[in-house]
Amino acid sequence: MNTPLATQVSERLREDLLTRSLLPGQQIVQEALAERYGVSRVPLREALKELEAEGLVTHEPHRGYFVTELNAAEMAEVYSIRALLEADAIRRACQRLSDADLAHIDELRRAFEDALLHSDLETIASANRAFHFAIFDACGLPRLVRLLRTLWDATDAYRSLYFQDSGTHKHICAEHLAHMEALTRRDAEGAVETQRLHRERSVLIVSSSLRS
Amino acid sequence: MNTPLATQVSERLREDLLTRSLLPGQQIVQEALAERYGVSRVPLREALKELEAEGLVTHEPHRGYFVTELNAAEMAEVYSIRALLEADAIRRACQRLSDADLAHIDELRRAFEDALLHSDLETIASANRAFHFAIFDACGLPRLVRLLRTLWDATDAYRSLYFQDSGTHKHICAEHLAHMEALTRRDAEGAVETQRLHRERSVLIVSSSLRS
DNA sequence: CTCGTGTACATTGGATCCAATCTGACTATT
DNA sequence: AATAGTCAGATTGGATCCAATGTACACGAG
Repeated sequence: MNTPLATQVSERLREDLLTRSLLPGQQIVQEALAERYGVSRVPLREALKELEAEGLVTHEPHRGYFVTELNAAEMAEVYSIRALLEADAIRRACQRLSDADLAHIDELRRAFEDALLHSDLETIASANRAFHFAIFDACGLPRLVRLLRTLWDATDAYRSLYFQDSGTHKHICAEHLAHMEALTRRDAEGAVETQRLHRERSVLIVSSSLRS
Repeated sequence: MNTPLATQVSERLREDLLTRSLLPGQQIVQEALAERYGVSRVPLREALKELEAEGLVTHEPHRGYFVTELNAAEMAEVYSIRALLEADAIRRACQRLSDADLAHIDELRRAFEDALLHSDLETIASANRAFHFAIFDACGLPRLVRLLRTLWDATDAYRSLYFQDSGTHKHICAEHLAHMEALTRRDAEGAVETQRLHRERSVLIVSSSLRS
């Protein structure tokens, strides 16, 4: 493999956080996890430092790394920063979307609907990301997109059940469709609003999982 | 010392980036830098991974770390994200500022003016940060403040000359004072506007340094 | 002279080993 | 019985060592 182990490990870690193989609050015992991943502790520690900088894990000197645990206030904070940045990204994207972009995005939207019916949670979550980030990407500001990605990551561990309840599937698809239509009309404020509604529904579900 | 070397090294790195001991574009040769800092390569590498996640350095597999070099577009991007987040932070801060907070902030404002007259560039830059971040801190959203800090860091290497030209000192002080007054009136929109003016002046000066 | 090939060197990536620190249980003293 | 102190085990932090990769320069073919 050409990519460094530290990089692979950080991806694997993100995955394990998303799928709740590593639970919020849990300590990460380096030796044990390194063995599970089949690497030494050095690349694992580099990966952990990276995730720490993104707020996914927390480090306490001489005590170790812990999976970051969000309380309701912190969860609300992440979502309110998302609100700001996503609104801006969408406004800019609307100015720049080509017809080809729109076709591509709609493709991803349909792929997501398909995944919702046939696939496992991880695939669904990643199809959902692909759809939303194809839109964000069109804003042309790579740093902004990167920030959004880390903000999404931060709540991923709590979002797994969002796609579990099949009762919400219909809502999600309808919201995606409305969003798509606003984008097609290049209606920036409309798209900001559809995204807001979509996000608010998800925050409701996700933050209900905090109490459990 | 109780704090891990990796932490100390990452602070030292930030400092060296700010003071242009390490120049944008330059390769970071790990062995050489580790020796300069009097540590081994392991904690240095962890520190570099942290700064990489914040966008301060760039990593190319098997080639090494390089100090991130911003072009005009990337610089503009950082500042436009700052514009969004700072406006939000200030609006929230205005709602929550106590009289004690204001007194403290004004103290820092005067400390900055003092530094401007008597101190070296690094001290001035840090006094300036202390003033602005005392305001941001009052918004009560720690993650938002942390994001702002990394955004400020990202352009620090280019901002050193901002405080060098003593012709701008008068402007800076006047802008700080206007900002302070808006905050004292709890005039959120006024404070957002004074901060905007202040930022726009700095972006002018900083981006002129890109061509040099 | 230009372009490709090969080889030596410099540098990064990763594993192992040792030192420093924390945790928790056990003992002793009040 | 409660608290302080001590010691052993577990875990993290850091240094050294070796392997893998990339780079630059010399050499030879076209």
